[in-house]
Amino acid sequence: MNQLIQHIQKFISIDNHEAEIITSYFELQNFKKKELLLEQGQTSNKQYFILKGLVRFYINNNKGSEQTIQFGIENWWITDYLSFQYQTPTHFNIQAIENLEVLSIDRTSFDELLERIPKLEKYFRLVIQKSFGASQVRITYLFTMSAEERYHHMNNMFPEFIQRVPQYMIASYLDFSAEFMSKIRAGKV
Amino acid sequence: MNQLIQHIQKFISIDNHEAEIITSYFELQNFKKKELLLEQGQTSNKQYFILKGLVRFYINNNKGSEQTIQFGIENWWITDYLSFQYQTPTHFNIQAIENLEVLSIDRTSFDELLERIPKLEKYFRLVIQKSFGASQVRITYLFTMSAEERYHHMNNMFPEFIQRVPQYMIASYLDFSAEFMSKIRAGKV
DNA sequence: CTCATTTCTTGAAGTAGTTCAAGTTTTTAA
DNA sequence: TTAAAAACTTGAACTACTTCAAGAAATGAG
Repeated sequence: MNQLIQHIQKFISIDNHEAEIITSYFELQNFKKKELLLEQGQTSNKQYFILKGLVRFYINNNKGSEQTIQFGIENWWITDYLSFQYQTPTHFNIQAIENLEVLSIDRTSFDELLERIPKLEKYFRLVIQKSFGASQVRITYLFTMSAEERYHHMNNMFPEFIQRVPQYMIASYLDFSAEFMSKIRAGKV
Repeated sequence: MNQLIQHIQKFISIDNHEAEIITSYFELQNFKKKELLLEQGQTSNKQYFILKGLVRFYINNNKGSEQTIQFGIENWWITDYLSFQYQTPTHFNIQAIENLEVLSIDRTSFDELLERIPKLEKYFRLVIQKSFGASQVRITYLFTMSAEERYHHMNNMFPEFIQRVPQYMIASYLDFSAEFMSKIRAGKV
């Protein structure tokens, strides 16, 4: 739980009393590898802060395969913000890739917490701002690099991460097929 | 200027006094068609609220052509949030596609304004959250639809918008070539 | 109105990726 | 410790797009 407080402290400063209040709003939850935190069609009622483990945020395309839109790792927030905010059904799935430990907060508690400690608004603004920036950069990579370049780039930037995730999920995150990734790795392209 | 206040009121409520304070922090700026609001290599010192007109947010790829990452229209905020927040050089360009009227605020004033009217934190959180959600949906479209489907989808969703923007910019936003777009339109594909 | 510039179109040739199918390797669970 | 399931690899055939080059149409500035 301390982990969340520490993360918040990176963006804004809070005192012990506030930290306690914040803490009281969250619930510790565990998910087994492959369990779903959110499933297509549901309305997202929770926002998650990842303490330990790894998730993928993906969509089922029309052809029965799955495209990874995003990954989430330790100290990241994850939810479908549109579904969470506007309480509309989501198109996405969120799944644990490793056994997972998260802090969760539901929509009502979240609103309540923000009213009680308004300076958290800044924290969440900054967090989401960063995610949005990352998303724009990601689009840039998709637009300006070849499949091979995207693979090498990711490999250089996040070598440890690549180890933790099945290749076919990385491939779908980088928007090419698992087979093609295999060929890139083998230098057959 | 009223336009910004109205937009804010859609997300949070503010009184007349607050509205006046907010207003006092912004400057009305005009840009001619094709002028740059932000150029690759600069550090983004401003955040813009579009009153009238249209901008594109794009990057020069290595081959000397330009890829549109995003468009901005009336009542949208636009800036490179990462560059603006962390005061690092941007990789992007922002250019007026039509003669443009914006409200601008620089980084220092922005921080000051948020300290003076903290509830704006919520407003900006919600605005960015929406942008981030839109960005995720966009990635979904890029991943799951063919070029032709992306074109028709955009055409159905934003018919008026398509009229206002040169086709080659739409093409680059949808991640295919201008020539291919021409063929889609002609039904030659 | 008119010339210059920008935008759009067309077809032909090329290519970066996909798809399929089958086999191999690795991981998981009882 | 073994069988089943999941993940990875390979090559061959295919295709959705790109690139190039040139011309036509539309728009803009004086």
